[in-house]
Amino acid sequence: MMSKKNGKPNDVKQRIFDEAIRLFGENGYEGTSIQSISEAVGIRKPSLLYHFKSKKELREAVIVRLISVWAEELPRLLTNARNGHDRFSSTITSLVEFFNQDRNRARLAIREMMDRPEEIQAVVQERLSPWTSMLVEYIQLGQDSGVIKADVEPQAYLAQVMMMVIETVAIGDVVGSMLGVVDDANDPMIEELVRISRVALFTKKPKKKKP
Amino acid sequence: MMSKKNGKPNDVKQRIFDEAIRLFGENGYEGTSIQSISEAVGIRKPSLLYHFKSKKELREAVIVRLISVWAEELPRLLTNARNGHDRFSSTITSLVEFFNQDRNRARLAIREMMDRPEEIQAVVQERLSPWTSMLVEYIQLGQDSGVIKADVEPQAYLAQVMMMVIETVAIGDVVGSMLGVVDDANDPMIEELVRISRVALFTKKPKKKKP
DNA sequence: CCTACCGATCGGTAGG
DNA sequence: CCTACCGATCGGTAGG
Repeated sequence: MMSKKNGKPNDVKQRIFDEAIRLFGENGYEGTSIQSISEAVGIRKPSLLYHFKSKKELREAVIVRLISVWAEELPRLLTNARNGHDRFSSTITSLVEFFNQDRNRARLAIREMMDRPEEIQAVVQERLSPWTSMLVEYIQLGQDSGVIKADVEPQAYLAQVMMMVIETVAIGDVVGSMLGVVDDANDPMIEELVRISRVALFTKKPKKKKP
Repeated sequence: MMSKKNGKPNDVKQRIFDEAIRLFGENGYEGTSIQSISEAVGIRKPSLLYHFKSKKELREAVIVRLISVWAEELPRLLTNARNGHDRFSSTITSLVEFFNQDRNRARLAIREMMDRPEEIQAVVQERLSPWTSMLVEYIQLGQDSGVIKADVEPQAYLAQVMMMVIETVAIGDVVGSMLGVVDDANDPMIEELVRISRVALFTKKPKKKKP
């Protein structure tokens, strides 16, 4: 059953994943040939097709892998969030920084949501729904206790913030410089994202650390 | 100099534009063959290549056309905005509805911002900069007079709102239903977008019409 | 994991 | 605006 003989396990398969996420994110699925992925890995095309029977199968495996990485990282980020104002901005910042580690994750997510909405919806709901429903409940509890605005629509709020985060990483610099943001590692975009998200959620302003 | 003999002018060229925007938006540039655009128009491939020397030239013309349509529509929408709270939400709603007329406009814009950032930046700055700088000044004036929050970063704020609008039209239903928004013509997403944008901008809440 | 090879489709041209 | 045609590249298979 050990599909590999011995020694290095599925090292090649992992490298195919990495390069596929990168290239699909940069150039899109249709804009990326399995030939180019193979070259990036350093193998021939038929060798790639031994690991993934078809380009379509690679695409689906890449989506699952992409969402799985989030599913592993999200809990760590979110446990910091259950503490009201102060940790809120740091959590959103961490979320942005997580995507910023590899911009192509965000780009690929956007592309797949446009091109294969049902597939990515299914994977997200399967692997991320515990965390999203936890966040919804967190907001509802905050509304009951009065720290979160009563007119927040929890699901729609989270969806809008999520889109802002992904979008800021994927095309924030482009939209930003269209509107004259100084960019330079688009910090102003992230700061404004945090400010908008916070003021739209909480009833009071957080205490400022240093003016 | 009249490039067409007589009778019907560039009716075919316009139809090529329309189908190209639609198909590029739906399937992306790499995912759309000029063959498929020709078929949608009802002509043969070489006939399309008479109007646009290459697929790349068609792409560039489509971008210019896309931004030009916004440049024509934006003034009408924005003249309603110079009136404070009440017209603010109706303006954002109109903006969303404008994109909603043809969802592929938003999708194409996102794709091109990912794939050809410099090109779309140049076209936007050339044709839209009067309106964007007007909006920036409008926010700054509001900050001086105290109706707009002092800690708003005008350019970054506009960039975030613009991204939310485009994103809500392009993939709002997908992200929304991931998080359990009831969707059904994703009205809740638009309402939350308006609420977030408003509360993040103004110092006071608008008067409510009907509770 | 490779070489060799396949039919289909791609963007584009010749020439009318 | 069309027919006819081109080389290049695509995803994928045979067979080892």
